[in-house]
Amino acid sequence: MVRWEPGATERLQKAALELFAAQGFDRTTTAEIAETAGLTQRTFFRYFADKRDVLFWGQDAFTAVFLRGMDTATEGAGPMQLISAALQSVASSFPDERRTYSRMRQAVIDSNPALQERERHKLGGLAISAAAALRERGIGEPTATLAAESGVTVFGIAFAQWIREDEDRSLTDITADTLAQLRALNA
Amino acid sequence: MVRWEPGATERLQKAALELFAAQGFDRTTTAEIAETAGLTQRTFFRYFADKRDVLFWGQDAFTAVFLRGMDTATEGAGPMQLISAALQSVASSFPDERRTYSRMRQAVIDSNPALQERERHKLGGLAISAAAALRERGIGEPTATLAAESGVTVFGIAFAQWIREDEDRSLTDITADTLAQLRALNA
DNA sequence: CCATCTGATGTCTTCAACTGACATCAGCAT
DNA sequence: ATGCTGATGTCAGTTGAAGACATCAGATGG
Repeated sequence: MVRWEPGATERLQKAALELFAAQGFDRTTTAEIAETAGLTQRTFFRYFADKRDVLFWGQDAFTAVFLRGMDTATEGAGPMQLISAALQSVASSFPDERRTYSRMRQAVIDSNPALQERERHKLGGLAISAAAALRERGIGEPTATLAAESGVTVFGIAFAQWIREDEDRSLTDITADTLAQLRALNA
Repeated sequence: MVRWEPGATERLQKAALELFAAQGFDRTTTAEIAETAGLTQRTFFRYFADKRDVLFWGQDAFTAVFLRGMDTATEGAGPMQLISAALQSVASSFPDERRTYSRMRQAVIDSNPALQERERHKLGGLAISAAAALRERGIGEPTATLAAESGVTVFGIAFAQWIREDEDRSLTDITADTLAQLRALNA
């Protein structure tokens, strides 16, 4: 007999997403989320730094996949080739099964400026990590940051396209296309 | 004899920046800022949507300068030429006299994650406006967003370089350099 | 010269996000 | 048994933010 139900984090995330989707982010209190998950507000704040954070958990894993992707690039690859490898790695971690969930989550984010702000912040942090990884591979500034930020921008655009209702290509394909468009833009 | 001292907005901004610099963002309350400016907390929130906003006021003017800069591009210019024109316009609106103030302000922002988040958000909003302006000029997606985000990234990098203590080139020069590096990156 | 209106501000109140200090208690190790 | 540990609860407090309403110097119009 267990004292507490396991998986508190997941229960809180699930409750939060459902409540946000049903009644909006602003009209949902942290106490309400916790109660729905069978916990108290104090526990909510032990798992998440703030109310928005419950929607952005797992950022570390995301960053790790991105950085690990750089290792798959060929020896002596240039900055954009490294970024390209990283993007393919991330894209393949979003299989089509995840699309429905991603759409629901994004709909919540799109409906609230504070959440959009946090999303930008999250992607910005990824760009900073990616730039550091490029520097470790001998790429100087400002090239490292330019490449990293470009990569993150490409991901953002491709992801937005991927979750469009009328879109059914894989994220991998869309990302490759978007990257090609970026190259064409600067030609 | 006036009932209220004029320039409430400026007084609040000045008080806020000084207090943030002296004792940190978190350890400064909105009531304290208002009191320093000879006003009340309620008035603070009439001028600024939230506590962070007091450091980011004037965003509209900034965006306007950027967008107006696109008009200076030559007829039939491509997306990156339009962005280049916009960047030159913005860069020239930061003369060297503004450097000291910009450094002080940026030091405050750099010392607090919540402020960095707001700064990203501000630049993200600029990118959205710029992409819309490009679309109005007949540029399609995803090219418009790619170009707009790239432009904003270049500005961010150039600005960060401009306020380095050991830097004395003009923002205009640094921006042109950074833009050239971006072009080289995708060649 | 008086009446009224207006807009910037103050006062009061309430709510919700967040935080620190301390209590609880099932299960594990010794 | 005894004690430790770690996830959770309880309680109290600070602060950001917003609504409702009051105030009053000066402009406006008669």
